[in-house]
Amino acid sequence: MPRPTNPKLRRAILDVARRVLIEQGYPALAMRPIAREVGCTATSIYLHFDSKDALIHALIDEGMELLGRELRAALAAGATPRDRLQRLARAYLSFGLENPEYYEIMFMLHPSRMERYPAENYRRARRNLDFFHQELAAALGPAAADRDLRAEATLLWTSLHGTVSLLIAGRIDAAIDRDKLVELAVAQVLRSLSPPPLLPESDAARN
Amino acid sequence: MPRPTNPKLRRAILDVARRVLIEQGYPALAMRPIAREVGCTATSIYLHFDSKDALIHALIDEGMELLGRELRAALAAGATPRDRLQRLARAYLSFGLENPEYYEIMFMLHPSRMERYPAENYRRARRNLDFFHQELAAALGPAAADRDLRAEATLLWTSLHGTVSLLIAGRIDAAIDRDKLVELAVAQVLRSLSPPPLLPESDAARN
Amino acid sequence: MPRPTNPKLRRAILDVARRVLIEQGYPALAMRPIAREVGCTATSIYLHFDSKDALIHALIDEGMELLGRELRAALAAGATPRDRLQRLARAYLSFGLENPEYYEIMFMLHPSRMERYPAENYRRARRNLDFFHQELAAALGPAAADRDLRAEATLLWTSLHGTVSLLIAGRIDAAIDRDKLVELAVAQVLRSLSPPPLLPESDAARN
Amino acid sequence: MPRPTNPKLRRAILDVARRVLIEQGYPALAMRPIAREVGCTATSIYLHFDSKDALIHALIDEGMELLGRELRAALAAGATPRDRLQRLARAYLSFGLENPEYYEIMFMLHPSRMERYPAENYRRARRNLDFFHQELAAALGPAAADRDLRAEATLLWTSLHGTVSLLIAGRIDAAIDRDKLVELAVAQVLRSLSPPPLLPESDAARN
DNA sequence: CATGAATGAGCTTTCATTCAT
DNA sequence: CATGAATGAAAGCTCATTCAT
Repeated sequence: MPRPTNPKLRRAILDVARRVLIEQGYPALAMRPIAREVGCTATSIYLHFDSKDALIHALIDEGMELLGRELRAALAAGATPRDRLQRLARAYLSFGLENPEYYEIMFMLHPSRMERYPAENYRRARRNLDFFHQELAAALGPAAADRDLRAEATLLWTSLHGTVSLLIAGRIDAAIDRDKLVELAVAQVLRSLSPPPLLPESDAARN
Repeated sequence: MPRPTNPKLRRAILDVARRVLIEQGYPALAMRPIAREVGCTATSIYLHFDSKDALIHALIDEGMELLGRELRAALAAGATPRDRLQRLARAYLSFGLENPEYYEIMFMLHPSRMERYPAENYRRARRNLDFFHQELAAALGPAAADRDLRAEATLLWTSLHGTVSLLIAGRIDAAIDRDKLVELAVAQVLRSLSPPPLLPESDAARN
Repeated sequence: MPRPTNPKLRRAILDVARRVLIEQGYPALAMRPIAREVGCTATSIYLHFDSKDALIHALIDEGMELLGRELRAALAAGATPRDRLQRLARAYLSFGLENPEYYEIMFMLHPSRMERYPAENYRRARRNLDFFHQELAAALGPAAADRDLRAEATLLWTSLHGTVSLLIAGRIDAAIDRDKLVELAVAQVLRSLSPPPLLPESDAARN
Repeated sequence: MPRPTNPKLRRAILDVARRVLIEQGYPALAMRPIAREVGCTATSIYLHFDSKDALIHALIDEGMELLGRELRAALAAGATPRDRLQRLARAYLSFGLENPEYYEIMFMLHPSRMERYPAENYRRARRNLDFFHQELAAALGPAAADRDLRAEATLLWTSLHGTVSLLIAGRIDAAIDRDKLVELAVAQVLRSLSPPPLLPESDAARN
């Protein structure tokens, strides 16, 4: 389904859609308002995107690639595995906070919208998260032997995601300094390099 | 304006609304589909709730109270601060995973819909998070002196939230064991009791 | 259809309905808002009135009777036919301006609402206008011989109605003094006692 | 936001709306019934009018312009101020009786619906009434010196309005000949050129 | 490559009214 | 004498989408 057409209009549509999304939320992400802001007709959008879902998916793709770029840049700048891990975390947080529109559509959309997201894109997108796994392994070295690094890397990601998404959603108490929270989140990632804590006994009895 | 009315119908409406929300997402949370499933007319819903927003707020309130109950139970069961902290984390994760409909509506709805959530309820809801602060302080004791516990407690919460929300949304790779991830999330909370890691020098140079 | 029931509630309903009518207009004259203000249920209104139309008709009847009372009082106070005519006009204007809710529902409602107004009430209501005819005849005496007094009396009424209704509707330029306009309207009624003007010739040629 | 679009449909909508208004009253002036009669969907109406109010305002504008045209034609045809005044009155009455749908929407709609009528249009509309003032002044000449012509011109208008509106509303006794009433109304306007009557003494004592 | 016109389904909400209690 | 619960219809309006041009 090659769809070259006027690339400028395509860009404009994507940009407006992103802005509307963050400013007014998903329910307001309607074709006609987008068209009005872009300065074309709603019909024109359909020349560039098969459907509203396709438009959203294009935004997701763009966002994933942008994130990938930034994570790779972080990797390249790091001297040691530990340094790279820290940079990865910081880059992830920065990306989310500086591109909330992308972030929201990439990671905060309801699954009912994601179901239609082509599986192949999905897989490609997930690759971004492998960086965490890879650097965690490198940083731990032989100490990684008896740890489930895939799960640990996932945890790093989900933790960062929680911080980003709640900050974006404005759910964090205004008394909390955003930069401070970011620093703590980065530190938490580095903490995961030290050996896991012993769970209290009460826990062993549980479940 | 009497508002108690038939409590069974009220319950049914809330239950269906919760289910629709998780199954089909917010945009599908419409009055008529809910009514159809409940087996009443859309008009009847308005006998029990002033508006769609009021219905959603009622769900949030219910969820917040349920969460509060579970967190308090966890606290009560813990022997030491460290134990209580670990139980709090586990209870939070369990609540989210076992009540995804509540969790989604409580913490994952777009803020544009949340603005009208009455400020007072909001404050009451946030109190649930104070437990983390309180137990963190108790567990650290004098070591808490030069740490920003409010921010650290918030980080605990956001990290747990990230794990819960991505699990709920089905965004976690199927190869990752859900229980394993939960255990790691709990362990991460306990790790926050140890002294913070030294950030690599590369960081000091940054911005 | 005797409908005694609680007369206090009946009164309250009528009073609130009247107020709502003038404050928010006919489209807002809904049963439930009335009930809410009265402090009863919508159902209760139906114990006192068969329908919304019946409620409106009751208001019209009340208004007509009130108007009749005031016109009769004006008549009684007048010494001469000319004086009585002038008092009638003034009383009519005063009634409308002081009871805009009644006036609006009596004379400004769309005919589609009036169709259902029982014919008998209608006739009774119209009797109020006979006063104008009667006093006009008395004031003119023998001079009335070759004039169509029924039509002239009707004109007096329609002219007064125009002034009242536009004042009530707020359609009169704010720069026009309300009292001045009323005085002019009264004077216009008295002017109708003098012989009719000769129409310019151009008129004879018309149509 | 291009708005010319298919002008035939626009016309058809306006025409049907006008007819529905007079036949069934304002509450029946709903988008879907109009659409049904026009033979399009309710949505299509929104291609031509921003809202129901905008549709109504368009009708008012049309009516005001039509009235203006007819009043200006009357003025042009009159030889003397007195003649012109008489023609103005007759033209006003004719307009109302021949275009009851326009007249009703222009002057008989409840103010609560009128508030949103753009102020600028409103002012423009009111200019139609200046013709009465202007010709009254011309006809009276120096005799106008100690009279409030603005108020008197307003009274002419309100009186004519009363006659038109009650005739339109079918509130006039069937025994009254419509043409006769119109002639009397015109005559009443001319009578206003003679000096004002002395009010009876009883009036001086009043209030 | 783009538009204007149109559609049908759906939205939240309010309406007048009824009926068993 | 009055209520709570419910209903079906309809309101104004917006949605994603299509199609002829």
